[in-house]
Amino acid sequence: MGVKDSLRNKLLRIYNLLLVHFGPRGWWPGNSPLEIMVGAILTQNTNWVNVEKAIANLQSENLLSINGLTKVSQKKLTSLIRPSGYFNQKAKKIRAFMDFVNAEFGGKLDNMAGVETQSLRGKLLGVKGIGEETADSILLYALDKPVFVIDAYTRRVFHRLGMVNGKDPYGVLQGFFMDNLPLNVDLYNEYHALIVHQGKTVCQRIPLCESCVLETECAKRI
DNA sequence: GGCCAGGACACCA
DNA sequence: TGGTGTCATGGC
Repeated sequence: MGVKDSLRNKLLRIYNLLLVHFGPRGWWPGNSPLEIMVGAILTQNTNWVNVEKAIANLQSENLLSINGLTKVSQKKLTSLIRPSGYFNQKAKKIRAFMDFVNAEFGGKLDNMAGVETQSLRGKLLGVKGIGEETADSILLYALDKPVFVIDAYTRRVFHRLGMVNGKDPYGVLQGFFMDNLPLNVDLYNEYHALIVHQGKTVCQRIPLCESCVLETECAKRI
């Protein structure tokens, strides 16, 4: 068995450990592609509970649509998403994203879904306020594109496992997973969701080994 | 009352 | 390209 095969097997073993222990996470929590996209922006460096409040505010005003978010005033948008934090920044980001959807795809997400993945990724990264993680979350969770999402939990958990350097650039981390795992939307979806859940709930000490990836008796967070 | 949460970006050397 | 400051609410 080659090095690559063993790495692939190790990644799949960890995935199965997490999946069996926690069960499917049912990501992304959201009822429509647009809601997922907006949620991806609102959750930047923010607790998801706060994001849910902001989304509920938008829904209560019937504004969770391309048209609604395009026409709503900056002031009102800012006040509605206030619970998610960074509300001034995020209101601009949502506005910039709507401008992008309208200009590039005639305001229709269906047109967006038809674009080749890497080309679309490049376009998304050109929108102010959308970085690599947000772009990939949109691609994977809203548009069913096979891209592996890297976030702070992924860095920490796999650094503790001794499998990656947590300081490596985003693309290096993403390559580590995508070069060693089959290109599969459902796998990437569930794996990332499980990593986040693991990071939130499980022992955060170093080192973390495969056999204790599910331990809960440890309070120390690195 | 401090710390952290499913980041991104401007600015600096 | 790498480090640092900024943005900000809400739960614990």
